[in-house]
Amino acid sequence: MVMPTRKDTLYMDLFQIIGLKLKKRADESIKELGLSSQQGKVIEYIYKNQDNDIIQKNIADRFHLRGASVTSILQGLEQKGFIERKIPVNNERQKNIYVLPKAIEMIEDFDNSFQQVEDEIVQSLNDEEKKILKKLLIKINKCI
Amino acid sequence: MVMPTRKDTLYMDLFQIIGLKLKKRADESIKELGLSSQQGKVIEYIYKNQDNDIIQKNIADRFHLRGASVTSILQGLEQKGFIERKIPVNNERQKNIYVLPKAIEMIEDFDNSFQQVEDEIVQSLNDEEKKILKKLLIKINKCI
DNA sequence: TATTGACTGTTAGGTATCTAACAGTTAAAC
DNA sequence: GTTTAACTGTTAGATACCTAACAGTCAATA
Repeated sequence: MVMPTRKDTLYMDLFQIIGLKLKKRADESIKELGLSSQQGKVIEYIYKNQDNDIIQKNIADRFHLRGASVTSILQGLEQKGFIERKIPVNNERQKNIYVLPKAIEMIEDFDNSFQQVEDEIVQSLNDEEKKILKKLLIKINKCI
Repeated sequence: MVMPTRKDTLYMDLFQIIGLKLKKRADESIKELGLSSQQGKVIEYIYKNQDNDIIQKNIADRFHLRGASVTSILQGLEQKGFIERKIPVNNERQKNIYVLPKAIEMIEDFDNSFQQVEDEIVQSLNDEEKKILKKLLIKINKCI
């Protein structure tokens, strides 16, 4: 008896579907603030690093995005008055990013909303399973 | 001593980043065929179910997408001559989807490309870890 | 110092996803 | 039988991602 060649993409499918569901949940959870989850995450990141003179490149690295994608996201946030971008005197290639007061007011809400989604992800797992999942995800993220 | 409130989204971040990396890898692996990974996955699904009179709703359910997203993907594939859509005689609300020969020729290539990405995901895990990961991902996907 | 290559960011054009509003069809309820 | 509700799909407009081509700046080096 010949074993059939395996032709499935179970892990890929699960990661894709879980990622999509999480994005929908996170979007839903901060919709009332008039922002998407990605916009919220970026604002949060900028705020937490506001003393480090962060530039767009840092955001690209943190979120594993291309420079063009970061430009697009930040242009949207700037038009809506949530952030501002300034070219620093020491390097005219770069742009430093700053969160404006209008956005800072909402950050506490972001945190709580995101935390809820975070908790829902692993709500069905026990402590041991959570620990193992974390270990495996970190390992996979390092190796791909 | 007061424990600080936990404020992180490790699982959410890992799922998002791993998902993004996988999408990039899958896109890269079938780029030479002039298609995106999503287009490939949809063509593959339609082909494997070509005897089941599948409609757009089935694709939305399988990939956890909204109807509008499916419309957009299929319009693109139809314009490029990879699929055709026909309104069945028994239900004028629906559209049955069929893969055209031009696309069928490439399906073997899709499968191999996707299988490579699939294998890379868990290449750093041993058999026991793969088994556990599969179990945990399935459980999470069910519960969210 | 002049050139070259690396770095940072932008634009243009494409795919993929969403929500909201809508159109037509079918089925259920009355 | 009519009306109403559910179903299937489309459009419009938005965000989010990509690649490729480009523009300007900086740094190394020759």
